[in-house]
Amino acid sequence: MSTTRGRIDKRQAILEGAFTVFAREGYAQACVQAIAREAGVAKPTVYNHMTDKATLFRHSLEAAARAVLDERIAALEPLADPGDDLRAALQQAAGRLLRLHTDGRSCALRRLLYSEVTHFPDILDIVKDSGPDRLTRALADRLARLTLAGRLRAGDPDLAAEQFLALLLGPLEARTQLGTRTLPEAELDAMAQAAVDAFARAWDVS
Amino acid sequence: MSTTRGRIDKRQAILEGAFTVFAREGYAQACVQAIAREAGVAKPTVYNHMTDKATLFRHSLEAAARAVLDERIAALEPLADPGDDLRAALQQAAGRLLRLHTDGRSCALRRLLYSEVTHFPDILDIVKDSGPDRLTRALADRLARLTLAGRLRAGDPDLAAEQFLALLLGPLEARTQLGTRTLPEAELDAMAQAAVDAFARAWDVS
Amino acid sequence: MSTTRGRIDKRQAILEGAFTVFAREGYAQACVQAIAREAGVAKPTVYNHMTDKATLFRHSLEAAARAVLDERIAALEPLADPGDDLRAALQQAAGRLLRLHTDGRSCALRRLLYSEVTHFPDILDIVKDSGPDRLTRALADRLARLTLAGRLRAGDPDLAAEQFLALLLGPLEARTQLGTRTLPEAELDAMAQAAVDAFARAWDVS
Amino acid sequence: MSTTRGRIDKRQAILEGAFTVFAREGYAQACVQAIAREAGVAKPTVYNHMTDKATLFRHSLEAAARAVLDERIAALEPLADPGDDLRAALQQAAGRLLRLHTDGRSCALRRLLYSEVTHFPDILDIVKDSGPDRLTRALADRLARLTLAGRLRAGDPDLAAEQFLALLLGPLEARTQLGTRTLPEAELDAMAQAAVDAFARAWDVS
DNA sequence: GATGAATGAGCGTTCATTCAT
DNA sequence: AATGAATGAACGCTCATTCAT
Repeated sequence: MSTTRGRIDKRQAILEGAFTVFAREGYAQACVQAIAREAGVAKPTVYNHMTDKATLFRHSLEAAARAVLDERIAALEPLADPGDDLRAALQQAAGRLLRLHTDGRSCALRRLLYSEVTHFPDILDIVKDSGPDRLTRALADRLARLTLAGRLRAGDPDLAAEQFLALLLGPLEARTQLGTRTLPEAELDAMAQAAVDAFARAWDVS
Repeated sequence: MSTTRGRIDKRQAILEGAFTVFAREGYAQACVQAIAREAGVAKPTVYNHMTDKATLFRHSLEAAARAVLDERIAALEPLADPGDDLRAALQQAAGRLLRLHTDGRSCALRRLLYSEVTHFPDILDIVKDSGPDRLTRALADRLARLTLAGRLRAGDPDLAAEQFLALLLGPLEARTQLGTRTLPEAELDAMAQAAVDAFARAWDVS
Repeated sequence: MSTTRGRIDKRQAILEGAFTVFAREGYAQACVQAIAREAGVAKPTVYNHMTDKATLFRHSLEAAARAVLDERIAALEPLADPGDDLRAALQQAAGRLLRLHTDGRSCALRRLLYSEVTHFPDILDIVKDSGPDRLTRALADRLARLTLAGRLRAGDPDLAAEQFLALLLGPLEARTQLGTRTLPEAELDAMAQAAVDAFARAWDVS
Repeated sequence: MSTTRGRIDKRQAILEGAFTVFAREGYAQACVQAIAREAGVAKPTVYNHMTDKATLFRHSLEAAARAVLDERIAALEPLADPGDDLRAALQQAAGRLLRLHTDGRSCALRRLLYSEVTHFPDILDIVKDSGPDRLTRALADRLARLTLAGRLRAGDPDLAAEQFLALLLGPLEARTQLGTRTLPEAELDAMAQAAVDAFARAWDVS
């Protein structure tokens, strides 16, 4: 059993090391040597677990994306049972999402997706299956229920979700300078508030 | 004079070829050989004009960014003199911006900025000087005038501009799959409409 | 163990191949490709053992210099116990030194030292630690003892050693045309004799 | 006429620039671009005057060698009419030769000859025609006359010249560290004295 | 005759990948 | 299963040399 554990641990270490190095250097610049060093194994060991540098890249992206998504979905929790003050719940979820979105790993993931999407068209599945799309769907689900409950103006909940996220995350790109700067907490809160305000006006949140 | 023209032409050809290849391959994968071939010159000729692969990258980005920005600023023209129907003017500008934003060169530029911003921190100047920031400022200028004219709810025009662009462009990322898919015209128009609607509600456009 | 041997052998082969090629082509003209071929390995293997072309150069020089010096010191042996006929012992040592000094490897080493001393100032250590300086000191030691034994005119043994070597080796440069020509045995013997004669006169050898 | 002058001047500038750069960098490392810059002309101008980098090298060596030799021959002047004190005359010539031999241009020339003699076998002619050999012959001429005048022990004047120069210049190599260090005046004088002393003993100078 | 511009060929170095152990 | 060692293939960059002006 310890063997199996060890093997799994090593695989995990390789995937994490790979993501770390890919995030730092980019796909092409990252060298397998460095990944192996980061993971604390020898270079051929990497090849024993993954056939290719490309495969290694795909698997490490997938693992990171899964982790990131889980956190984002969890951030929507306040909307499951918003209580009387819907705006407060939106505000809370918005704050959490903003923080997750400006997190280092999240930014690195986004950067990698953008830069390699043309060389690895299949990583689009990551975006669709476990990326922003699913977040939008999950949010749309919440908003649909709230619409039915009369707390939102009637309308397409997919559109509502899309606009909520756009208002919230759209300004991030410019403010964080493509994810290279971290924002002060106060600014993050102000951004969440502004997004929720606009959303509330546009969708008659009550 | 023809000499000078020839030199300028060659420099231009190199910059364009460089952008083409960088856009297709990314910085690290792009090989100078290929850039030279694309520009129709020999490899050392590239080095006669640019000292470095890195310098070549920076200059080609800058040229592309300038071209892209000029078009975007021009797209705001309808807002200069909106006439009676402000929503129509917004709609028109929105449609143009959306089309510019989904243009191949524009997407490639955004991809390159995202992927290399960590290796070339100075390309942030491009974003600030000639990128989205300046578009937001230009739009804010227009909206400020409109606010003074009483056509918009009183409020921070910078915020209004930010939110307009967020509502308009935010959904693009998911819908174009990080810029790899082109959208049908109808969908673009619908997106513009939805963004303008939401903006109008949130800012009492009249 | 065979592994270790193999690695050591390969390192040795690389150093020897490097000296051969450097000696033939000079530092700048020598290409690592050729060195690898000469050593019977692939080019990257060279870089697995030595970080640099420069490092490779230094190490190959050092190895060659050590080998050359060992032989030269050994050539002084006849002076350790010269017996009755000191001139004969000097003559014998002189002959040996002359032959070592006109040896191909020795000439190549001298050429390389001269040509690259300005680019690699640290190779002066080779000259001082294992080159002519140490030969002079070793010879001075012998002559000091002989002086004490009254077989030489009293005087500075360092100067005596310096002059002995100068008389012996000085004429070589011109006669071998900077080390490119080999001299007939008879001429070598005559040179040794002439040097010993002059030295004997100048220092009252008995 | 000014044209012709200008052309000659330019040729001269190129040759001098070439020697300067070759001396600094060595043949292979020296790039024609740098030589042109040093000479204050454009690169193709160099090729208008010399067909080749190799030809350029040969001609620049030749010019430098001629200049160096002229000075050395002139240094023997004191021996033309030594007066009563032959040792003083020898001493004077020795001092001058030593200074010329440790001069920067002289060292550079020697370095270049050593390093490129295998690639350019024909530069040996420089050594023979205008180099040390001719100095030895010129000195032998002087010593022959002195021998006839009974101021030296009877013997082969060629050998005497060879030994005088060997005693004088042989120690230089070690002391100047292959020509990279300059020696203090006092040390130069001491070396001249030591060489003359030894020569005087060996050849019964009176 | 002098020059700015262009190029073919080559070199040092790196790296993904594979063997032998 | 894990590793040290080796390699084939590229790539960035330089340079001697040549045209066209």
